[in-house]
Amino acid sequence: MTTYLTTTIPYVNAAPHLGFALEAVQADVLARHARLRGEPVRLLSGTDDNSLKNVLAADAAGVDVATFVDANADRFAALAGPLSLTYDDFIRTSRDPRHRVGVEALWRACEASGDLYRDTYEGLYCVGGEHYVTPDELEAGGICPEHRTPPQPLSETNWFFRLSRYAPRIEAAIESGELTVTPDARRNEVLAFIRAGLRDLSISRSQARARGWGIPVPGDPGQVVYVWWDALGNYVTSLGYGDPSGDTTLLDRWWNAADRRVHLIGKGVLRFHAVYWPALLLSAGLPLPTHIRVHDYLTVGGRKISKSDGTGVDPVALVDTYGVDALRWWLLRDVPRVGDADFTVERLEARAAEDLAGGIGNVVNRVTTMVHRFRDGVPPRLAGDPPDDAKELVAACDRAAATIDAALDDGDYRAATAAILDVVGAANRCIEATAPWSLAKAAAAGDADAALRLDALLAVLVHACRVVGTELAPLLPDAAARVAHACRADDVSGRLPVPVKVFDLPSADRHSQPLRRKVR
RNA sequence: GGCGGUGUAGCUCAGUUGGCAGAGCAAGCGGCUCAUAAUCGCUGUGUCGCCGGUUCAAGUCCGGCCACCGCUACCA
Repeated sequence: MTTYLTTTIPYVNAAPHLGFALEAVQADVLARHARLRGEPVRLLSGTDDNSLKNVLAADAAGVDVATFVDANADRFAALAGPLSLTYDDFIRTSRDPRHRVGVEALWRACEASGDLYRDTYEGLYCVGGEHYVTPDELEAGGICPEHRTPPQPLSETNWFFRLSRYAPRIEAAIESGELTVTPDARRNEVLAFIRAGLRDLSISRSQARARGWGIPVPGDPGQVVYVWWDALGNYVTSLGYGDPSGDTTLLDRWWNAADRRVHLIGKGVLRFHAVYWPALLLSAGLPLPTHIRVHDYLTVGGRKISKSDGTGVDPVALVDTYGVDALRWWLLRDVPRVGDADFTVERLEARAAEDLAGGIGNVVNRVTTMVHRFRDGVPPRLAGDPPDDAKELVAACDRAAATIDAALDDGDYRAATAAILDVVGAANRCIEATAPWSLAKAAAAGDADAALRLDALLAVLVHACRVVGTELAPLLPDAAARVAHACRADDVSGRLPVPVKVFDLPSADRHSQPLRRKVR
């Protein structure tokens, strides 16, 4: 099962905020999970450099556009470090030499299909959203409801794309599941949009309106390619679509012949990905994406994230304070499949304290400590069947991988985290039920049966910790590595490392109250 | 206005094909001592938004309504 996986490419008018971190982490989890299972996967991210919003932000900052865009794009790319993201590729639409030639090739392909024509459009244009709006879409005061800015009247001769021509094929693809849009609510939303009738799309802007920033239209240098048309192309230009050398190796493997072409997107850009992009691909003669997975938005303390009014949260700062594991865990554990999720540091702290320190970390520590105290650090091997009172734990271990496979296949990150906690809970209950310390005393007093039983239990418990270390890896790669290390016997001595805390909560030391409890 | 989603314990949420209402956290009590003042057990709470219908049985199906959210359209 070959999978091509992409994040959206955010525009870079400001530093990255927590909302993009959500998408990036989800994508990374899927990519790491595929790699863990031995399946070929390629994860792409990047930046949308050519947005007019970038130009305006650069103006506001009094900085040259290219310099401004470079600086912010670097910050998005650099998110990979603190968030432990494993991009296989990262494309920037202004700088990357692959992109411009690819977009030009896409343009010519659509032109060759007879789908491009010139026309004059008059209307209101929202700079914030890079799209035309109709007067009735506006809120009181005449501002765009999503982007909080007044649109500008505009009359311009542009290039148009025959979007209407592809409506039936796109609708059919979504209905049949050839193109799966999830969750269902989003699928319905797209279908309703298509059935309402699609108008042809303006896909160029005058150089003046674009402020000279962007990719010129092939054969018409007075026009710049519409930024969405440009941006969507990144999913194939990064694979070398339109490469002058004619090398289609990457494109064939990861797009044309891939089993799954998966886009992760936020709810605000659904129509671009589920309608415009498929239409572009059909016109250019390329296969459609197979999956579009839509996540909702994060709010912070009950307020919509906005870079401009200061409610954005810096994911790098959160990692600095709480560590990458705590942040990834919150994003995966506390964000529901459907509906916006509200972020607060209190919830992040609570989850880290309960699930990570008190759950995963504690159980690994207690098991490895027992191995050291009762068996000199050498984990026993399991001879024969596990004890009856360890059956629940063994079962939890056995089903963990399949549960996580199904959960991630369904985009249900919470269910994946729950599978990990199932193993942890079963291990804790097994320990309570069997009281290995009592067995150790009996064994020390000469009870041979107790010694054998202790061996068997410790073997199962260490196995459970190893399962946690393995299955946690896609979710929390850093923590999983520490868990795996704690459970790995030294080649020479056969002993586990001396137990150390798997999770050290830095914030615990900074508060007068013990951190370990809970959302108030 | 149309389409869709959400509305379940104080909080965050699960509830696939209808079968005696669930988890975690919070609160109370108890146990254990291997562990990061961790962990395990027990305990209570809910008009499952409202009204009506189908059914032996509905959170789960049907009809209507209310609230919030999303997409979309503004007609006679």
